[in-house]
Amino acid sequence: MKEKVEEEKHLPPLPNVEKYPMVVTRFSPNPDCVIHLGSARAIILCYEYAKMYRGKFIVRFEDTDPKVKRPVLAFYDRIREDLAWLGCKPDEEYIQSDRIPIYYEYAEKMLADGNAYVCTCESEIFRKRILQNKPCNCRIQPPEKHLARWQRMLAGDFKQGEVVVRVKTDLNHPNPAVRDWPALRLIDIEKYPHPRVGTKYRVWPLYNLACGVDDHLMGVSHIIRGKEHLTNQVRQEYMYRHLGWKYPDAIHYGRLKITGAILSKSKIVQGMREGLYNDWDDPRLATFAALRRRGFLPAAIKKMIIDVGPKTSDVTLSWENLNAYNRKILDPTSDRYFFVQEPIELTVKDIPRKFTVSLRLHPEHPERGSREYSIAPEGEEGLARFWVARRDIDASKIGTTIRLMELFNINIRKANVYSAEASFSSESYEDAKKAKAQLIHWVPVGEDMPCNIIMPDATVVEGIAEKACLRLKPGDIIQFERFGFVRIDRGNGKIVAYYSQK
RNA sequence: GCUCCGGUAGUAUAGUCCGGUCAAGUAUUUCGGCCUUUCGAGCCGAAGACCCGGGUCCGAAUCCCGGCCGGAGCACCA
Repeated sequence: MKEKVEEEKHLPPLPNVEKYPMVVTRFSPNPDCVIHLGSARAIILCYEYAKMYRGKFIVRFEDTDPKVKRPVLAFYDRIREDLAWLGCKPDEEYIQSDRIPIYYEYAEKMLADGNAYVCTCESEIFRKRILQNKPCNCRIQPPEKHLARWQRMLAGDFKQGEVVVRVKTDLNHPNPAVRDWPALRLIDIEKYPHPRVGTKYRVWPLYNLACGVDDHLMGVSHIIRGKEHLTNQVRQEYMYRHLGWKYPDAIHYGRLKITGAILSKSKIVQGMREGLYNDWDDPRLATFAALRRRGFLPAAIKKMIIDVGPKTSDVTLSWENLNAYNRKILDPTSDRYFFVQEPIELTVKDIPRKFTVSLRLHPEHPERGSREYSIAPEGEEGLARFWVARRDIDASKIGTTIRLMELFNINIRKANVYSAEASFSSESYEDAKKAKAQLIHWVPVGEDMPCNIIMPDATVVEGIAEKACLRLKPGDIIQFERFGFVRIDRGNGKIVAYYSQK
């Protein structure tokens, strides 16, 4: 017997693992929005590498901007939920707004050592000087003066925008963006209170200080983040030198996009504000919440991200790609049911006797069970009525034979937009095969229940599902035969489902 | 403009460091066929790629140079 072992793709090894006592990675979201597929690379790579080396995976909320990228309380939990759903449970969690004194401590040390300074220059003036590779007037002052300014900064003697603490770098660095970068700034805390700590701090660290200090203090061995942070590494390396630290190994992967989906937090937030989307899990969004609601499984996302790997080039995935990963998992595990979209009533006459059929819930797995329907013809004409999809019975099909799956074959007699008539032709599947009859699905009138399906573009497909769907619960993922995979969103007499994929 | 990355089929990826075994592998996609009481799955087959131009070399997807294209950064954002 031949065995086909599918090869699992593995992540390439992490560099310099032996240099560290333990592999430690971190995912550091700003809780200013829900997270989406664009973050999947960071999360999954960090988590998987930590697991691969029996290390530690940290989540760190980077909420140090109460003004421009204001954190929102609700998103801390939403992000935790998404991580849990993805199966990437962190070993440790930190919130930067709880750690402000720590950042102050290192800022002060750099100030005292003459490695940082409190700059009161207007940004325009500073810019001009720095572009000429010249120090500003503040930079050349002695540490004592800066320490004094620092105290005044903390005490509130300055206003927002008047001062900034800068870390000294090389004024001749070829990239002007690296020269003497800002480390802490002042926030008008009355106007922009922090959602977690309120007005407790008026001096807030910027990304490179907070992130740089934390990565060292938390023992992060491998920084895995987007390549937009490439220059931040260069900046932070100066600070690490000032503090006598060794910079971790860093991997900067490229941007991940998926065709058609908006993966920009600001656009998502804007769309939400404008009422463009119904919620954070609107099917048009590629947020994890939306993917979850649509029936995409974490395992599929995980596998896709691992296959993509940590390359530095950008990738634009297509939905077909995600669908393929998802379908591989869904197909063997999803029960099958009938759903008739745009139903019309089909009356079949000349049915010779009562038929009882048993329909398997999964064609390849009879052990999953089945559901039964009885078709008992009524009256002299032997009538029975069914719901069938309009597109299966259109005017062009008059005269042809089609088969009601697992039931019997019929001839189409009449058809209009509201209803159709047909007559019993024969029972056997062989006949249908011989006639090359189209196989269509059906729901007996009276054995039906309403069912709406929310499509990926947020439009709604109305239809009728078979009564057996009564047993379905929210969260179940099934396949409506000849329609596609859907995730049940609401049950209870009337089904609302989200379309997942073909 | 400046600084820095990257460019293998429609999409994604392997190979690139250490040139030959790559007339380029895999998944998906598309198209045939088989099978199947789903337009799903499965099986078989086919289609489809090394950005361009030079150079080095017996030999280049792989090394070098130039160009083109794409991306990122150049915030008192993260």
